[in-house]
Amino acid sequence: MTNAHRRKKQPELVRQSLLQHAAALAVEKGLHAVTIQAVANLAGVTKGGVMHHFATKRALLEAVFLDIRDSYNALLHELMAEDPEPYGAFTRAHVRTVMDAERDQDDNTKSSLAILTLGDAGLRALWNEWYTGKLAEYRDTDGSDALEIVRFAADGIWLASISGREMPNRQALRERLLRATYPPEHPRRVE
Amino acid sequence: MTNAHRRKKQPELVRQSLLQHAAALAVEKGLHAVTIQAVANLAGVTKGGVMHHFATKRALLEAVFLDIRDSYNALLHELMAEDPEPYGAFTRAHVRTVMDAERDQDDNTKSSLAILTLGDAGLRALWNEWYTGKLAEYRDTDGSDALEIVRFAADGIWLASISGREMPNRQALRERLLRATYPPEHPRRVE
DNA sequence: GCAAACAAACCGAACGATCGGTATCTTTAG
DNA sequence: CTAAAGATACCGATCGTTCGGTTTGTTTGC
Repeated sequence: MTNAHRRKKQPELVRQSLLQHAAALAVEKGLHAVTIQAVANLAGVTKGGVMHHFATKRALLEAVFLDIRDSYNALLHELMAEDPEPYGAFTRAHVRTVMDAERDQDDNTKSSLAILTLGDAGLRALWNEWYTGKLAEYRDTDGSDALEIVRFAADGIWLASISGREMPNRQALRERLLRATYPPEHPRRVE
Repeated sequence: MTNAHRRKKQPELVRQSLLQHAAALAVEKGLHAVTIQAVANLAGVTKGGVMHHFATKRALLEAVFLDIRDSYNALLHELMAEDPEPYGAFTRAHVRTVMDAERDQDDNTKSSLAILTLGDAGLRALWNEWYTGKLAEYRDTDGSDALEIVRFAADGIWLASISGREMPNRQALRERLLRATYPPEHPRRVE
């Protein structure tokens, strides 16, 4: 069936391919569809090949999760670095990462993160741990209740998007949320 | 193993027990743990007994979903009926159903609804259909972007609660959200 | 510089467990 | 007596995991 014997060995490429296809499967067909066999088929590898890279299925899922989490983290820092206003910068970056789909072609990242965390209790705990840490880090600039509500609203929109709900006023909501992240006494114009 | 033969037959009670335990299982151990055998064990019945009430597993899940959806709907209407202010009444009721845990002892209802809809694409579609209908029904009083954001924020809080995130300022967030559901020119005091 | 020795990457078959579903039988209620 | 309620046994499919073997790549000894 597969003939990876003939091709040049590129273990790192195979590994990335496994992660990517596992994430895509989770988004498109649900977490239950993420079977080792299915991932192996998509990556052009056999089941044994998958088990070589990831000793267990949980290890595969965790790797997918960590990969996505790190890329999300990087994007967050990038957006915060471009932001001249300290107040609410973390919340603004959060809103943007959630609501800007054109940033990368694969908006799978955000979706699969939700699918994974909501479907697996262990990953859920990992995510909460990370997010709590992030929040503590930016408590000084993003610790207010108002900003927390903005982040929660972004999460809600995120959830609705994943669920397939239509949102014709998405752009308006985005601008409204971003505007709410600036200090009331110094309102900004949101691009 | 089970001896339901000996006990008085109460099929309706068994049915309710099956629905309840299925929902509880989904919340506590995830959707993958909701197996017919597991539900049967919790309800003190065998697999055959479950299959008598629900011809298929999907039928069981759908029944759980519909049951929860209807009770949620009833609670929503009850709250709206008590509300003298028409503007934002739907959004207020939504916020209250999401954030008041003491209303019923089983806050499983809301959680399992999320677990089910997020884990099953079919139920997801059912939920969106219902919610879109609800929203259209109250478009006149709850159609603004501001109110939609409030509802999304409530959903985000809901999601965070399910994920096990701690929220010491939950009460403050609740009051803030409720206050935001009243027309700006007629602010109210929120109990 | 070249082949032996070793390690990494991957295959492919098989296993044990579990799950949804079916068929059949027994018990209870009316 | 009859039909609903439930038990019991079993089937086929699938899934995660294991494992021995094969291919490819790298290092080492001479």
